[in-house]
Amino acid sequence: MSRENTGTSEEIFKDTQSGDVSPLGLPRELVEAVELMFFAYRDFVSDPDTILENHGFGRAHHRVLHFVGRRPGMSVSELLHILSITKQSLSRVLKDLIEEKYIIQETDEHDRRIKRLLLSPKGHELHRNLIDPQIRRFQESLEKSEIGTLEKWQEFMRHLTNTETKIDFMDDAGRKHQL
Amino acid sequence: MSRENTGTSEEIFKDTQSGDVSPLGLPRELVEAVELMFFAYRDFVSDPDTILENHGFGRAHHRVLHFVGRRPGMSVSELLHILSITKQSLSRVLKDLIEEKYIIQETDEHDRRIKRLLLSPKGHELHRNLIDPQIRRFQESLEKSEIGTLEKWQEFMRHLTNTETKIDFMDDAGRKHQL
DNA sequence: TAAAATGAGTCAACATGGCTGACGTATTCT
DNA sequence: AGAATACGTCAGCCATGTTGACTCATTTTA
Repeated sequence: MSRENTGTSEEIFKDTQSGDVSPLGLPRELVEAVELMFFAYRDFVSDPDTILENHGFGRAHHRVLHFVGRRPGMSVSELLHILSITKQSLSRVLKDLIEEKYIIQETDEHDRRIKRLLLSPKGHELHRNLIDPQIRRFQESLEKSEIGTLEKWQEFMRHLTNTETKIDFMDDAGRKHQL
Repeated sequence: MSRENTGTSEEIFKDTQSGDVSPLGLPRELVEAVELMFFAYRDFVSDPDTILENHGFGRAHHRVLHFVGRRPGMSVSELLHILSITKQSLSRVLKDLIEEKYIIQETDEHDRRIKRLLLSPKGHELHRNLIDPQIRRFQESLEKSEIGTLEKWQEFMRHLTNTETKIDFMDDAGRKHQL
C-alpha cells in the first residue's frame, strides 16, 4: 500500500509513522481516517434506515427508541441531554412513537412531574429489528479482524468522543452504563 | 434511581467474551459499540460544524470541499457517486461553493462535456481549517492509545463499510487512493 | 451523418429533523 | 404563596435529503 509523495506539501504535521503525506500536506493515514469515519458511519446506519422507512419513521425515531430501550424508565430531560437536541426536535418524534404505541409513559411515583419512558412489546420488537443488522455488521467485521480488535476500537472511539458527552451519559442516570 | 432488570431477555446472541448481556438480550459490548458509533461521530463532526457556521455553510459543503480537495480534478458525476446523493442535493451546495470562489471548474480537454473540479487557494485554506481539528482530535486520541491502535481501528472501520462504497471510491478515479 | 447516449445544470415540490422564542400547565420546593 | 422544575405545544425558520421532468452541449454509435 505504498503511495508516492507529491513533494510540494507544507508538512506542518509530522507524519506518525510512514512519513507519507497526502496532497493536503497532512499525514495520509489520518486523512484516510477522517474519510473512514464518514463512510463507515454512513453505511452503518443504512440498514436501520431501510427498516425505518417501512414504518414511516426516521433516524431521529431510531435514536429515541434505542436509548429508551437501553435505559428503560429514563425521563424526557435525561433523553434530551443524551441526544443533545432541543425539546421541540424531540417532541415531534416522541409524539409519533407514543401515539403509535411504541413507547409508553409512566408518571414517576415520587415526583409526578416526571414521566418515565418505556418501550412497549411492539417497541422492543422494532428496536430489536433495527439494532440486529448493526450487531450483525459488527460481528461479521470482527470475524475478519484479529482478536482484541473490538477492545482497541472501542478504546479509541471513546477517546474521540468529548468528555462532556461521556459525563452526560453517565451522570444523569445513576446507572452502571458508562460509555 | 436504581431500576430492576426485567429478566425477560431472549438471549439469542451468545456473548462474544464476557457473557455479559445488556437489557436487550444482546452482547453488551456490541450494543455499546453501536452507541460509540453515534457519539464519536457526532463529536467528531462538531468542530468543523462550528467553523462552517461562520461561513454560512453546512456539512454538505464540507463534504464537497473535502473530496474535491482530496481528489483534485474529479468530475461532478464522480463526486455524486462518492457522496451517494442526488444531483439536486449536490448542485445546491456546489453552486454556493463555485459562486463564492472556493471551487473552480475547468472543462476537460479531451471531453468538453466533463467539468473538472478544483479548489481555489481560498478553498484550500478553508478545507485545511476544517480538517485541522479533526486531525488534531485523532492525534490526541492516539496519544492516549497503545501503539498500533490506528491500524487496527482503520482495518475495522474498513470492514464496517460496504464493499460497494470501497469500490466506488477506487474505480471512478483511476488514481491510487483506495479506502 | 443522423440519432442516441452522456455530463452537467435547472425547475418545482416535498420530507425530515435540526433550530428559536414564547407560552401554558401541573407539580414540587422554598 | 411564590419560585422553580418537568413537560408539552405553537408558529416559523433553515439545511439537506428526496423525486420527476426537462434543457443544452458534446460525444459516441449505428
